[in-house]
Amino acid sequence: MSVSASPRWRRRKQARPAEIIAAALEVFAERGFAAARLDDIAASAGVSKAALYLYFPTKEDLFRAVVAEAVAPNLAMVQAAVAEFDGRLEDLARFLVPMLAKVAANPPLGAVVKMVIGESRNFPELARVWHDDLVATAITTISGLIAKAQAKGEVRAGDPRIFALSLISPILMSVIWRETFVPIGAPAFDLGEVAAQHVETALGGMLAREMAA
Amino acid sequence: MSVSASPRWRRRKQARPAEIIAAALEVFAERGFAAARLDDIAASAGVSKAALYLYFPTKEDLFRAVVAEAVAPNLAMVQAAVAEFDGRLEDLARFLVPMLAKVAANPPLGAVVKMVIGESRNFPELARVWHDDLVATAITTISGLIAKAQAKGEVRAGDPRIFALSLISPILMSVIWRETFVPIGAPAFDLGEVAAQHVETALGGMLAREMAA
DNA sequence: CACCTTACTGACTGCAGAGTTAGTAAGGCG
DNA sequence: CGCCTTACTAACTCTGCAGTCAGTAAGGTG
Repeated sequence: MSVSASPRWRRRKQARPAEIIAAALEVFAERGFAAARLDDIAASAGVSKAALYLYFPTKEDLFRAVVAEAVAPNLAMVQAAVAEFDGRLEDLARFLVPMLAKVAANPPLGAVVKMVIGESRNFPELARVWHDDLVATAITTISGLIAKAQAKGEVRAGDPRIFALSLISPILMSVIWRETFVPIGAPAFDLGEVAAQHVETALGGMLAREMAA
Repeated sequence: MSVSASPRWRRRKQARPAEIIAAALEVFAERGFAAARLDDIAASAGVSKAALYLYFPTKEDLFRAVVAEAVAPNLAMVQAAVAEFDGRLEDLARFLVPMLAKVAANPPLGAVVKMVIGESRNFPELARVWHDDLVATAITTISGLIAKAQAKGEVRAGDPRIFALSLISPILMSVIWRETFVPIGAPAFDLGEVAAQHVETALGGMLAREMAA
């Protein structure tokens, strides 16, 4: 009998962290932080539990890494997209809301949203990162643009922050719906359709009359 | 030294379950199911841990009881409110959305919403109860009314289910926001203001032009 | 006032699962 | 081809907490 063609394991220092984070995301998303087992994460990543500790000092640090990994790419995206848009609000909205829908459509992000909500009391720092770097930035920027549009008479009177909430909530709710109710057999909302129809609904209610007509 | 005036404990079979559920709600809401300790719940309820087992066979059953307790009263409320409204959609909406906001405003419900989202994979049956008895009922009923209003020409063309989502999402998001970001110092959304402003925004985009004018 | 039922407690058991450690082999380097 | 570094594993320890059980006293009943 010759020695097996595939050794029991290989040294792959570069690839490990990403693989572990991906496996951890799955398990954390399914079970939540406390109920997730490191043995399961390790098995799913194809390494031993002890190997996790070569890359992440504790379970909490692994969890933090998972969330950070999910924030980073979207942070850049949101900021770039909204940063300095100078056209009419309705053009921005018709571009931005479907874009948000597209970003939100990839499942990892939805799973992380669910985790951040569920673990916000156990990991306030994560809720803070999520809030400060993503959500508050988005809300503030959008409501700033709305305020500017109000000054130009494009948009009706009203709290810009609430208008911003009206604009993006259905997208987020669709994602939460998918994470919560679709697994038990409820029909999903199509994010693209929600975005397309809802922008028009929201704009119809936000834009000043003469422009809406 | 006389015997202490207050005995170490009293027999209060009737009052216990409700007290335990209230204490459990607090602890579960703060920690999530897995991280919640029965010792903490017991202490908060003013009984020993063993006493919990006189009323609830397992930790899971206690959790189920907490969620069920929160669903029951609202179930009746939602159904009664929407069941057979026959006026114009905008009248219903101006009545319904603020009512939902008022219901959602009492903190226990928000905490339970967060728990149902966070534990939906660990307790699919709870997600199912929540979905079937409350959320799906509400969405179906509302979108039914919207479809009827479309037939009468009150409301523009579009998927009634998505219109329903557009109508109620900001209320739910405000609640989730309160549970997630307010504890870390973010400013809250005032549910009443959100409801008042958002109904008009949503109606403005939903109602057919001649009626909106 | 004596007795009995039972609501309740304190001190325990068992185990799952986070974190550790001593050892094994992959694979680069001379 | 032999040696050394180190990525990786198997098998352990130990703690925290769900669930148990023998005993205690509240308080109703005759």
